Amino acid sequence: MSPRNPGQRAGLTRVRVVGAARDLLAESGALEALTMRALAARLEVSPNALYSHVSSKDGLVDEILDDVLAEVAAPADSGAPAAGLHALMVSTYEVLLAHPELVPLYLARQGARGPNAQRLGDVMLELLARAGVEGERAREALRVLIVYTIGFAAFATRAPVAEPGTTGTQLEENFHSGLRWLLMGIELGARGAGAPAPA
Amino acid sequence: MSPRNPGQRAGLTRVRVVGAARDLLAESGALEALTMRALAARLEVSPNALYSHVSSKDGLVDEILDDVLAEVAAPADSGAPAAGLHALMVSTYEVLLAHPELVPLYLARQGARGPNAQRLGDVMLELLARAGVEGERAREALRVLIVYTIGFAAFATRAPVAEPGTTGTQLEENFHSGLRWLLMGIELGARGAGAPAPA
DNA sequence: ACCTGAACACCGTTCAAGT
DNA sequence: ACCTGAACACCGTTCAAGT
Repeated sequence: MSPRNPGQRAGLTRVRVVGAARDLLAESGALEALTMRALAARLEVSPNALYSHVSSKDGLVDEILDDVLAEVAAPADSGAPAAGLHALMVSTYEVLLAHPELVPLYLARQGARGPNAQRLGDVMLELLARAGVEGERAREALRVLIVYTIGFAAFATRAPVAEPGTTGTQLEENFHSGLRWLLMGIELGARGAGAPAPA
Repeated sequence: MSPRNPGQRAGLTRVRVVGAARDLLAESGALEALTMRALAARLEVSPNALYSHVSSKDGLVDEILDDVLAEVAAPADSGAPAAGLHALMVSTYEVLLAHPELVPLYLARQGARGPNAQRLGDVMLELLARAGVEGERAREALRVLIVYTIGFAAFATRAPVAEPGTTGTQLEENFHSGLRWLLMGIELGARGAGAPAPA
């Protein structure tokens, strides 16, 4: 029945397990498809063998989510900070769109919290500081930009049948203009006295 | 063992089932707590009895999510449209915060799609039209505002231990200022020539 | 029409045992 | 240390049967 007897090894490693999990998600496109048992079947091991390399399913998913953020391109240090922030969020948005099957997981976990997520946050804070936004207002702007980007990626990766008139490029224009609106407001807030007046 | 024999009725109705499901979510605060079997136990029926009143678990959740949106207060027709939009999004935000256990479900399903959600969308489009934003740009603004509001509610309802320095009122200020930034950009875009220039 | 009993086809995870 | 076999404690849902 089984290709191995108890005691024989299957050559599993942590990276092989995580990689197979990513493949499983990418091929099926549905997060329900990522089950420990399906992952074990793909690797031709018994389900409990995975727990020798991964602490739990949640730990596995956390690692996948943070890994993907390594693909986000940090902007050059030279340009204008607002342009850098715009480029950074666009790159994040594009990375999320390139992994549409992961977006619901980012939503459910509300972002990643690993080393790559930390690094991106630091870059954003540097850019904000150069734009004159620091302290509490910088942390505000950081959250607003992250929430906006993940939220928009969620909309963009939703089954397009929901709103038939909306194409992908329209949504991308949409993302850009909303982002410009936000950055304009953030910069105006930095130049003026605190936040803009209520409407 | 069971309080009833086959053929005896338990007095279940659709509204009783949906109400018990909402209670279960509100009391536990965790979406994993909403299982058909736990719901059946709370109602003192066998799990499959629920399927006489509800098509599936997904259908049940959809109904809960749209029901909650009935609590959102539509602004008075008299005031300025930007103020009306601001008030409408704040009311939505507050309703979401009042039901923190539902926010992950709105995220997972990316909003509701029932009659109440439809009604709110129509109100927003009317306000945008009065602000001079129509057609494709109005649909853009609608999506941006919805995404921003649900996304922010997700951040606000996250376990506060994640960022220890952030209090609830700080986050609310945060939501307001980001919303002002957005509305300012939307209005400027309506007055000027299309979207603001890229950063 | 509304409910129960029993079952089907799944989950994540743990425990003991083998090398 | 790494794997299997077996099991535990769950899921959502369906099917047949009872009144």
